[in-house]
Amino acid sequence: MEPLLLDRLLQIADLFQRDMARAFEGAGLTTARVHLLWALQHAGPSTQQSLAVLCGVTPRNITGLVDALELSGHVRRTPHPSDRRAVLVELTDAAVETMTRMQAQHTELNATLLRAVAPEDRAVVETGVAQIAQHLERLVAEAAARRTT
Amino acid sequence: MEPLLLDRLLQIADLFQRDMARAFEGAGLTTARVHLLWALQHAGPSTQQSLAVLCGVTPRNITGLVDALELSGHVRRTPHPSDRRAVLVELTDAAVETMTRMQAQHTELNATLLRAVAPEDRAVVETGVAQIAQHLERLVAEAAARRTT
DNA sequence: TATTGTTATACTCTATAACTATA
DNA sequence: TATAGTTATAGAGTATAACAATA
Repeated sequence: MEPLLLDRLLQIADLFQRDMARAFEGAGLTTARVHLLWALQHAGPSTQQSLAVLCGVTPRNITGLVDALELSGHVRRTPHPSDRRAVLVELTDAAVETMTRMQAQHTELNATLLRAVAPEDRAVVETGVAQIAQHLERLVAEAAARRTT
Repeated sequence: MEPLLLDRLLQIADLFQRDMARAFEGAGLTTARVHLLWALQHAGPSTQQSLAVLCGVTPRNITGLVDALELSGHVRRTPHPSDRRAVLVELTDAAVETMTRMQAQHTELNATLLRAVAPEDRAVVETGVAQIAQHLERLVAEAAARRTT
């Protein structure tokens, strides 16, 4: 019996995640921490509140992640220029370099995976997966709205 | 800038996972526990050693998951008929029913998601994603072999 | 009064290492 | 000697609730 499309999608994410965890162990990085660094790279210096929204976790959780990333030299806490309650978290120079390299590897892996598909089918697969993602996003949002009601 | 295919794949898995966690909270179930129930449903009564392999975690971890699932009434520990060191873990009747329902919902979600893609493109997307999964599986296996060397 | 971040506490998943009972 | 499962211990991610400083 062929695995379902959905199972294949989950399998890909699981493989990616485990491999990434292997690659980063030793550098003191974990999935959650890399996720935060990723958000920082795209959003620029941010308050912990906004990082909590971007990462989809509680502010308390961000405190712990930033603590760890500060210790390992990946981020820096600086005073917020206009709000003395808040801090701005930003990447260190070393982390900027790490993230740039990581982004390149990510793009390269994307290309490598796409090469597993026949050239004439690639656009269809890319579009199809994007449509599935958007559809699922809508379904989850609707389910959340129903729960609130 | 369009998100990469790889990012879409990861987004789908993340959405699915978060939604599943929401659905199961309250029933005392979590992702890891459902994963174990899933493995049990497909493999039938199993030793904790084999569950450890199926779930990709350490045997010690299985002890904890089975403890929790026994408390919540989802699984039962029974003596192994021929090896007095081992136990057989099996689903309770209630859990069999739960898993059957879950499997149906899973299949239904798969169909729903596929409906987001134009009918003439569905086969291409299914095949393409399967090819990508298999390719990634190969890449990860090679990376693991290289690490062992 | 509301918001930002932190301290306090707790639960889950995960791992390694040492130990017991059996093979 | 090797295997199945457990106890002991530890670290990481996650959450809620209460609290301080600031807006």
